[in-house]
Amino acid sequence: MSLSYAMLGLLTYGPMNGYNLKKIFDKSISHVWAASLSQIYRELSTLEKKGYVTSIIQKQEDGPDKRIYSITDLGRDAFQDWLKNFPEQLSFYQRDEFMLRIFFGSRLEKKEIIKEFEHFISQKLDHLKKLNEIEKTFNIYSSEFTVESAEKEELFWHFTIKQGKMTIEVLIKWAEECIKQLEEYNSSKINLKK
Amino acid sequence: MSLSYAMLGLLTYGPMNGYNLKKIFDKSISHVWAASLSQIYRELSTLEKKGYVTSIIQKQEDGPDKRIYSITDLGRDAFQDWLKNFPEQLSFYQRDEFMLRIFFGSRLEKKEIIKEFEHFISQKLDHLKKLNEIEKTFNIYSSEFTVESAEKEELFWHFTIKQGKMTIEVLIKWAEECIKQLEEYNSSKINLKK
DNA sequence: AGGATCATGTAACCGGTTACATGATTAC
DNA sequence: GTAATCATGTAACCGGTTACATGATCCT
Repeated sequence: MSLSYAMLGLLTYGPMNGYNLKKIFDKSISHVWAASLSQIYRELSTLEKKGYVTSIIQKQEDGPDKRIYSITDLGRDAFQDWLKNFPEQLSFYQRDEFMLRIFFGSRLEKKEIIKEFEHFISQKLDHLKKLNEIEKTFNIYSSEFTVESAEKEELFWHFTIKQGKMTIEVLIKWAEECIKQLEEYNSSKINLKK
Repeated sequence: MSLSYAMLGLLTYGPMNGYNLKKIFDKSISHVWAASLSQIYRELSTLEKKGYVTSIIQKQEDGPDKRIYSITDLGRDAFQDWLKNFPEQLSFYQRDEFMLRIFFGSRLEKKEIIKEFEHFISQKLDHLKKLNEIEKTFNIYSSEFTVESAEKEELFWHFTIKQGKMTIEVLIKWAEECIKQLEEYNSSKINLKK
């Protein structure tokens, strides 16, 4: 599944321990594929069983020992295979709690629904800020990893950020239009509440 | 969780059997919260254990018997409670296989990535068609259910469809911009492939 | 004759979430 | 002193997916 390929993909930049992998995840890929620490540790051990990664213990005088994982040739091949083979049907997950609430929005009073839309907008604005923060660190990471073609790499990273920004912006626009329509609807009707 | 509230919400329109509930799901709410038949049957029995629904067997001369579920007052209260209490943090799920592929897009040749973007666009266009089909059936359903305030109900249903359409449209626009940028990038560089 | 639709479920699996457990070092 | 960070895991749970099982009727 996709988590393993996300991890293998990051490990192509260089060997890493689980804890560090999680940090890289959060700063690069989490807006596209999120992962928790426990998930990462579990997945690393299954990847090792499959022979896609190997690990060595690195002792440290200051702080606890690290288990450093490196991607193997087999892992590299598996990653490249996944990347080459575009799925006939992209798995997309239509499960959105907020939209479900809106579907049943007529059961709430107008004031309350508008408040929900406003909450929605503020959460989307928060999300936008997070995306901007991720974007700022991109240039740092591409230099840290000393990627061969950092420029090209960054182009694609920016594509994913752009996608996030554009969808958030359109969702905010949508919510604002909904609020406007609700207000118009109310003024044209004498009584909305049943 | 949300599935149970989606089901309770639909059962407020009237008693239904599992099979029929699934059909209503697909024609109304699936773009917002999808569910499979086995999930629905499982969830119906847990809702019954909780006392949120009751069931009776309806015998039929033609075809198999039906187990008709009705929402109880307890179920109605649970649904209304869920609707009233807006979650502090909306659970949203950032896991998108396509975007993960794009994140690692530099590892593919330009031609292949552009093909992926084009596949993406065609899948989004298919999705748009499905949304339009769902929208068409809305007026049929609101009359079938003899909803008290069908007009208001439909307003919110259209909000959810609008959201789907707007996000799909912006994603297509995004993909087209990405393709354009990739082509421009190539013409400004002598050699893209490493 | 064969596929779609109606109808109800069970079981196994898989992956994401949450809680638990431990313990050192560093920064305020 | 205490909160944050570094560091590695395990276990239980929860919900979504897939496969399996059964059988009638309806339409082509």
